[in-house]
Amino acid sequence: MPRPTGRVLTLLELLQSGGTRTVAELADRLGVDGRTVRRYVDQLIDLDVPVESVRGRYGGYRLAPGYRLPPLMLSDDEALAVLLGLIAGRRTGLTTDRTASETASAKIRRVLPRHVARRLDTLLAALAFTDQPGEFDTPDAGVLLTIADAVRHLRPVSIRYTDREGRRSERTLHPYGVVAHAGRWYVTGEDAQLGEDRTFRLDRIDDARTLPGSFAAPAGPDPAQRVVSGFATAEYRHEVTLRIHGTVAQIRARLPETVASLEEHEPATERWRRVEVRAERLDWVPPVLAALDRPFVVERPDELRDLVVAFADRLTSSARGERGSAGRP
Amino acid sequence: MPRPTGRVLTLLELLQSGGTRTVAELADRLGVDGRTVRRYVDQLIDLDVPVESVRGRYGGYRLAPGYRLPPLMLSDDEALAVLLGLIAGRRTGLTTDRTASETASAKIRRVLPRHVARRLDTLLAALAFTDQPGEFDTPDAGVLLTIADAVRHLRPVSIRYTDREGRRSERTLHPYGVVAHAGRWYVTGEDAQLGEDRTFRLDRIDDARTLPGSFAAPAGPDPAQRVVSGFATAEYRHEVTLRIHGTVAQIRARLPETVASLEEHEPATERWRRVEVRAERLDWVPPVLAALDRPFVVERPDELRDLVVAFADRLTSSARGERGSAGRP
DNA sequence: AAATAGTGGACAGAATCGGTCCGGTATTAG
DNA sequence: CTAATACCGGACCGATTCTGTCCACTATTT
Repeated sequence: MPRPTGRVLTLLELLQSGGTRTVAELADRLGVDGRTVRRYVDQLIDLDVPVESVRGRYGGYRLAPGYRLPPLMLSDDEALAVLLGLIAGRRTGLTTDRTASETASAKIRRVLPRHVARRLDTLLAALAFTDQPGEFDTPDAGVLLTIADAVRHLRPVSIRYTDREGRRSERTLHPYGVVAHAGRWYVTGEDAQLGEDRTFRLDRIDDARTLPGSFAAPAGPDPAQRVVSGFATAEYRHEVTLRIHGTVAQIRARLPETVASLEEHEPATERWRRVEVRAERLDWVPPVLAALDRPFVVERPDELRDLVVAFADRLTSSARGERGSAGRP
Repeated sequence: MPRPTGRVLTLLELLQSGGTRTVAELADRLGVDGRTVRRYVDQLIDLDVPVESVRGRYGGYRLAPGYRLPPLMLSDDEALAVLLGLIAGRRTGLTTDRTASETASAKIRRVLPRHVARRLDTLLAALAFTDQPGEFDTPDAGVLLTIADAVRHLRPVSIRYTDREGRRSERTLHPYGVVAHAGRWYVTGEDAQLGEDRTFRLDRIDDARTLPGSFAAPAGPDPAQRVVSGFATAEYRHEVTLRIHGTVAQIRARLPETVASLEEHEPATERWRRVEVRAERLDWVPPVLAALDRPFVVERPDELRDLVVAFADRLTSSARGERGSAGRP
């Protein structure tokens, strides 16, 4: 029998896992009097948890949309579904805010009970995305969370950093933003000691902790993006240019932001759009194009045209039951 | 200046959003003494929140994996990413437990602040999944959550049900399981008054509430599945039989449980597997098969072979730049 | 009209809370 | 090896909060 704090939290959990519940039932489950349950409800409301009451017969308490999100109590299975979903979202490009997806993932992963973590690992191992483009290494959860939090609340952080030559240093940073680029995560911001903008690779940061106080929001349009734009002229083996007929959503479903850039004018109408893809390898492109199931034109490279034709031939052979030529190269 | 409950929750939030934090910092943020912070930490530990301490210089408190999942405090953006992820997971078939995915989604949706809900709706509307197979209607959040919770904890529920003829009735049910089938959600269980197994459509249940007490777990292998197997001989237009070479995960990535049944022996090895798909239409099958990028054989129907060949021809034409024949039918 | 359910004030004893003080232990830098 | 940094947790005690009880009131549904 926990303290009041615990009981209030248990009440929240009960409300979250069901529809409408009567005071009597809640009181029974919590082992307190009905009057106390009502007092707990008042407390939850004070905490901005949107508890709604329904009076009269078939009445009770239930949760409703509110002003801010209350703490969520998920079961193991639900947490697993959420993590898999976040991965799926990143892979399909449905996710619009990569950082939010990563931080959410990190928050859950960090407290995931071991037996659930094991299930997750098994599933992921079995997946073995050998043929998916643009899978990113996830950075250290603690560092990412601390810095993402600092960015949001404009708080300075102290980081321990190891540079390319293996030199360790401790710096105070005013972080502007966190960006994923080419499979790596970076934080950009002002080095408070040097007084100039710098970019650090997250995987080179051993430890990060927020410092008291806060800094002024940087002026100008999205400095994080500005700093990272230095990467824009990256070195990829293949530069693919396509024209695809469809809506932005249709195209993004298979070619997420991390791999393709796309004209996004009139996103909801079907029209021809120029799509540019940078890739180390081309072999994953034909199946993705096929899955799109939209009319397309390969502008370059010619090599890709041949790959698509070869891929289509394999499909035809399979369909005709010519098993000998059905295997992959 | 909230009550202790609120402060404990704030502490949890602080721990969840960052790496290691010292007592001093936490005390400062919470506006209480350091000793009190330590007492709060004790409380969190009592609540099964796995707070870990690191002693010595650079020490502090942080979260660690524990035995059960603590309440999660997500930001708006993170909640949005999670919901989109859950949808993506369902669409791609990465999700293994559909019910968990739905209940997680319902839990979040129900408390989602309106301004976030609006963002979500906008995104979803823009998506307009015209060409995806097997999109399910989501049932009423309250009813689904209540019943899923009752299934897990073996609690009887009282439901208000409207049957096919529009007759309303109130029943006491011992729910065995929740199943999604052919675009609808069902709960199966024993009707406590009648003493026999019944299946109810979730969308026909107006209200559900858990009753005190609990019932004995039903004997025998997965009664939910057994009852639903009555649906097995459903009336679909096309029965597709394929053989696909690959691991279960590879195949499930494009052919989720909701559309295909699959031999799951030796799931992690690449081998030929029989895959059965039931569908109203066949036109979505070729792109899905192509996206799989695995060797396959179409056993039946012959019509599908022709469709795949036609699809491959379209691909080839596109690749060769013959725009005239590149359009969809 | 009856039954079901939430609302909220008042009261008093019990329990909790939170600040202060303090001697202890673990870890790391130098 | 030592100093500095942090966590650890017992003891004490006044102030505050919590909880159960009792009760009259309102809203809904059948």
